[in-house]
Amino acid sequence: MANEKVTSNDVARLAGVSQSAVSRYFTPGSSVSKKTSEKIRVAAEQLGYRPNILARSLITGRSRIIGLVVAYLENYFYPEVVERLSKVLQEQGYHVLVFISSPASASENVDQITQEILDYQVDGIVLASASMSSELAARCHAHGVPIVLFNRSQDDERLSAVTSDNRAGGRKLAELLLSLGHEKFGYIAGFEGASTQRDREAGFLEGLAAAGKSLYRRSVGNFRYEEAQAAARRMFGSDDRPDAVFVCNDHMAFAVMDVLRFELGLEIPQDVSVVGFDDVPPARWPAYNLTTIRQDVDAMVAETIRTLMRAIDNGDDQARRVTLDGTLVVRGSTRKCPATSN
Amino acid sequence: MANEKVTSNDVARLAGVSQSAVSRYFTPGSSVSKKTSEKIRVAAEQLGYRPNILARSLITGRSRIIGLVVAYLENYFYPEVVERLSKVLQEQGYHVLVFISSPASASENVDQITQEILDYQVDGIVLASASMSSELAARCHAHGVPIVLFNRSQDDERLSAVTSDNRAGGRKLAELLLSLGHEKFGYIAGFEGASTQRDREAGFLEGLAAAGKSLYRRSVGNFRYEEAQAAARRMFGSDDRPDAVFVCNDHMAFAVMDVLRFELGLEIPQDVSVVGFDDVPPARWPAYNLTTIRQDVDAMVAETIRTLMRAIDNGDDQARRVTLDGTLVVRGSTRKCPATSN
DNA sequence: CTGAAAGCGCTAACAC
DNA sequence: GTGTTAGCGCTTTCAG
Repeated sequence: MANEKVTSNDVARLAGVSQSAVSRYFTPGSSVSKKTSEKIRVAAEQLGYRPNILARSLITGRSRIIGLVVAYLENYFYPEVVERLSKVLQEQGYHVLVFISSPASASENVDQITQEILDYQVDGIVLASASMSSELAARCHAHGVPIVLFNRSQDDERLSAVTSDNRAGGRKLAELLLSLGHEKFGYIAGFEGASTQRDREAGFLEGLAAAGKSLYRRSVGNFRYEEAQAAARRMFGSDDRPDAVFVCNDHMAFAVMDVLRFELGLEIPQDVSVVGFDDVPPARWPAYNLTTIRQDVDAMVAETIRTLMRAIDNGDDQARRVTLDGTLVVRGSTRKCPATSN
Repeated sequence: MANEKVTSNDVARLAGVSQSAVSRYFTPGSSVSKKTSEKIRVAAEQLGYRPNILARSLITGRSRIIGLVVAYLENYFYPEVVERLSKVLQEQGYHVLVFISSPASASENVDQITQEILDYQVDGIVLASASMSSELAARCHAHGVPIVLFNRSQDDERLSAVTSDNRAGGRKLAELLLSLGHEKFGYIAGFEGASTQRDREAGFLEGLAAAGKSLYRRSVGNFRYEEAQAAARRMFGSDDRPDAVFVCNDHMAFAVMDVLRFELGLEIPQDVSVVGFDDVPPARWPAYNLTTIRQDVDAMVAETIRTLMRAIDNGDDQARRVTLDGTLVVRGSTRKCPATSN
């Protein structure tokens, strides 16, 4: 087997034309006569020829590869992102090269990984996990490789970022819980270094403060299922517990609900209202039926790609910071109406 | 900005050595003197030089890219696969280029996608969804690109495949349900074209047959949450219902459990025992606590990579079909003991 | 519209 | 060890 590589030269020879004619035939904008086209088409088909993208990239300087850095595929928000992002890019002739960054070794790891990505001459980078050092961001910039932060932002204003309005989301959740007549509020935090964690909490506190309330209990779950379970045990283990809890994302909220119901024998929402953030698929499964803020993955992906393409096609150098609205989705994990009539 | 490309030539010039010396310095096996190395190291660092993998690929014929075709990221078995596969390959200096194939347009789509993959000069392909046409398989073979089918097999014996022993798994589940004293067995099928569906069902029926039993009800869920819900409604809507059901994968089993409990008011396992297949993370969450067959993702990934590397490094041409054992994991969705004493 | 020629950034013989 | 010389498969001037 292995007829191995068929090159444009082979096709040219068979078609009786020059190699550059073949190249033109496979280059969208180029002009080739009908006659030549036909000869090339036939020869190419016969040989099963397809242009070598890598060789093309070498000369055009465009690889049509987008690097994606992601860490927590166990949080079901991200599989959706990978799927949508790949799919939409695919339709535009791009493809996604995946890089998994261990959540453990934070930014050092990301820097190394980003370096590897750069080695592949990617046309752009989407950072869906962790943050990167400023030096590396600068280097990407120097290489002319646009970066967009997905679902996280960073202080560095020169980096493009697409996020939901996490702060507004946190506030909406506070307002909902307040309107339901809750009094003692718990908050289970994600990884403290994450902007999503910071903003969601800030919004929540802000919302409470506006009603003259504040947090009753706080615990950290670091975005992990097991740690969130532990946090829930600490927070709800004694009788003196919150009557409502905002868990920083749905993934952890499931863990919290499981502990409340199956370990502590509490009823949701009768004993405790639980709210999350993201609206991943299990949130609408009856077993959880979780009130949450929906992040519009499709819109976020669309904005990410728009940002990327603007930079790639027009060399648009400016950072673009897009914040999308999140929708409050009220389900059964929160009380139906205020305890005291409204 | 944009100092753009720094080439090995630039480094060579700055270091006062030849360009090939620089190339050697960055090629693991090559020999460069300490002195030269040092000069190159300094110059490269100063310029921020890194070898262009694409240019290297052009000449070595190795891209260090593995194409991964996947469709159902909503089935949480696959995110685990993407993560593990990417991670382990990454450690070996390879990276994963993702291709999403719409589950809708089956094999035609896969063929087109595989063609695109080939254009990237990948060193290997992992097909974690759908099957491919024999012609295309032949073409990959011709190009010397190894393919491995992940979690599915195909009649074509020339294709490598890594699967769990789905048949044995189905049988184990039948035996468990029989040992628990169940009498009326339901089966909710996945997509009928899938080998996993076929083998799991065959094993289950085989296990029932060995005890002189057969299926009481059967319905199709096509591996989708919503369709599985509908299947459950059909199967359990009337009083004349099974007392145990095997759902072809965990993802659908969650849908079935949700319908049984929250729509039909049935108790699991008192009224019905439910078993699934895969052991995805939510299966062990207390809300589901699902008895299932664990597919060992790590082992499957390891075998996949072994198969790939054997073909890439040694040009090993032979198909390798690996079948791994699945472990029965008994949890709370099945009765604790037989109704009639054992 | 077409072919000849140059060269993208790199590796791999080949002599020295 | 090290530099020189050819290309890898392709796009892109440049003449014609």
